[in-house]
Amino acid sequence: MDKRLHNHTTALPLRTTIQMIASELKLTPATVSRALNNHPRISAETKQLVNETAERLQYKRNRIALSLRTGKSHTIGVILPSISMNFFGSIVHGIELLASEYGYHTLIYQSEETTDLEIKAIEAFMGARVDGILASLAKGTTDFSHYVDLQKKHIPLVLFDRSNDSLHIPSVVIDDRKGGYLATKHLIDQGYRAIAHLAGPGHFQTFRNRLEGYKDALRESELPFSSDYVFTGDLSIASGRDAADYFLGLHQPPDAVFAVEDFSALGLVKRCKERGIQIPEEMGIIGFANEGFDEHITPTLSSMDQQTVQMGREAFKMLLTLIENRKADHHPELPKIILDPVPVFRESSTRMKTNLSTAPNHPTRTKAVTDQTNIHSI
Amino acid sequence: MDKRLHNHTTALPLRTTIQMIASELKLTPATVSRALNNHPRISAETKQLVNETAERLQYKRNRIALSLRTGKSHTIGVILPSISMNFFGSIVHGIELLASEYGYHTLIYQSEETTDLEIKAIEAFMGARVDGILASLAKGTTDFSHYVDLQKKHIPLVLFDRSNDSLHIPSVVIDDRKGGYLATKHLIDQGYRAIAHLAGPGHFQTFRNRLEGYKDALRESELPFSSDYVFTGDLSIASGRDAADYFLGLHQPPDAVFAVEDFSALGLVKRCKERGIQIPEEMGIIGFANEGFDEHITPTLSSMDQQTVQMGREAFKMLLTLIENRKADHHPELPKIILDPVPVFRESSTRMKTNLSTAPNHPTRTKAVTDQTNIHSI
DNA sequence: CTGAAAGCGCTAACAT
DNA sequence: ATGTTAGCGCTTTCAG
Repeated sequence: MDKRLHNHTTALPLRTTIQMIASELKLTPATVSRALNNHPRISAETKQLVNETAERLQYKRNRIALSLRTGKSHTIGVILPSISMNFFGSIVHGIELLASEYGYHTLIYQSEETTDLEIKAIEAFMGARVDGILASLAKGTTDFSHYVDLQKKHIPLVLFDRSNDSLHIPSVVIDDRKGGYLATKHLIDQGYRAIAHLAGPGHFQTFRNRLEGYKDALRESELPFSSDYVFTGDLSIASGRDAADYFLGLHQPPDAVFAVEDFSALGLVKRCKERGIQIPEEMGIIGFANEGFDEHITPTLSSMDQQTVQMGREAFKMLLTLIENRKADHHPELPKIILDPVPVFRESSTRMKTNLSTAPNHPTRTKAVTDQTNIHSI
Repeated sequence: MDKRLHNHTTALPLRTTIQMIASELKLTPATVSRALNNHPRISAETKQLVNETAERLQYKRNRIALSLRTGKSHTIGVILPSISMNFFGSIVHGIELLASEYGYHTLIYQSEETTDLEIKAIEAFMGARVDGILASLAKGTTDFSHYVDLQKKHIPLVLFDRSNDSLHIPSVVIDDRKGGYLATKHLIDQGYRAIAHLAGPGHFQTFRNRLEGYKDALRESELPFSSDYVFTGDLSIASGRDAADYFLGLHQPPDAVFAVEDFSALGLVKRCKERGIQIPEEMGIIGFANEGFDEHITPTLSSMDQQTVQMGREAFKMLLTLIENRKADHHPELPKIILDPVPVFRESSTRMKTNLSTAPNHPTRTKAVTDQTNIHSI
């Protein structure tokens, strides 16, 4: 009562509470609360009055008190390998778009591809009493017990992009097998016949599925599959370089490579250029992810767009459903959404001029096709 | 008392509270709290006991209750234009590194370069009762009243990278003038004599300073300054293309351009290549920011590294100081940290072979030099 | 239609 | 060294 009665008319250092606006209007906090929440049994004039003074006093509902009272933090936690991978940054964007629309806050932690930081993130989220968690597995993670523990505690959890079917955790992924198939099929259509695959770590469903898609396409076109044509990398530029050296050192080097993601593909491109191999003439290359640099390098890199923004949206939607149905824990079926990848063919894989865009100077990223993607629930 | 007495030994759906571990040990919540916080006047054995059962019951301190009680949310808000700009992603990383070390959570909002979303972010932060805010100005922002309001309310606020001196808000920036000077000086050293500048929006101190640095270097070498050689863009690839067309259309086209940041520079590079201009032979180009794509395009793009991770760290440190000294509001002086940018010379500006790296195949990003940067407080 | 009272989980005086 | 009490700001029975 003694400290700050002098209103300098500019300074307003006390954050205004429901109490304040109640006493200002000679009402009860309860009434003010109800008015603010548009409770049916509150007179229109009271609501009017309350809202006006709330506005005037710049009242902002204290989410902390709200959370303590209701037991819902209206905050979700997001774990992703690295925010500086354009791909994940874009998914985050999709998540946040919907989240803020639904009044949710988003806590983001980067695992930097390590299990250790995943665990730290989860602990932070538990302390923050997040209502649910979205996660994309770190590539260093092989022991998933920290995620299984979340399931046991009935914390809503949805995996996106990098998932693992054996975990039986709800997930939003793209159809990697189809993506692998489409990418490989494209190379075949472009006249390549000795097509290799630069694969990713085998403990990811994601990368195994892309490999399967690759095989599907070969089989369909009756091209032989050879394990010599599969090099397993670790999703880095360096391993792309290594793969290039390996493939070019073979007795019968391939004339095209489908790389499991764009950084590997970039390594391939760089090493091929260094060794004087012409792309796409002597070597066709296609990646996966549609990273930001794809359209800026020379030659521009073909890739498979993973519908990142939509993936983020779908992941949040699924999580929200889990959060809302938490009490009714009758697991009806394992929710799983599979998005279709969208091919983005650029120079690195296009040696048939007829297929080139008519305006090669301005290769635009495929973004508008979002609505065409199929969503099938399993 | 009726709902969940059946422990399925696996499921543990009730989040354990201080109360629970108190009754388990026949102690008071207060004592448990003290023990957990390592209060001096608590017996060692009690602490031991409490910590053990806390561990066993997987107790996690409820930050929400803590925040309500103490009035400190231990959360900061971060506003940045776009998380998918590698540059900002990297700063966020620096912020989070220190923040999590100090037990702070980080709420991130993207302004997408609009004032509107900046305001939304601030409102969200006020609701979340963040202890302080870090922000980098959106390029669309010319009215800064929402930030000034924060100052009036004594909400700790630190601007990073994109600041504005006239606002008198604490900030962490790099020495843009020096950066502009070094970039231009480098072009001069490489033998370029007709050096143009692709500038950024004039309402940013940041970009005006880079322009000043450009002028400094010209003056030092007694090269004439001409406003014809300054093209003002909007930090986009498109404006880089426009600039290229403008410069090449001049009576006496420049033989080099210092671009205010890398996306503009990329546009320049692309358009020059399309028009058959040889880089770096006929046209030297250097950008600013050291974006991720710089070392992947052809030719690789010279740039000025902005010490992003360190900038993030410094910004958080400064904010923390403000938060801790909030009550003692004797503004001693306006805190301001100016980091030195680090030149990263690559192919796009290097036409004197002697200056080329000895291992051009593996151009590494300059990262280890962090410790050499000067920090001077004003 | 509004008021009174309790309580979410925690900490910090103020006891003892 | 530990217990008692009160309260952070809000919502929500239960009463009028």
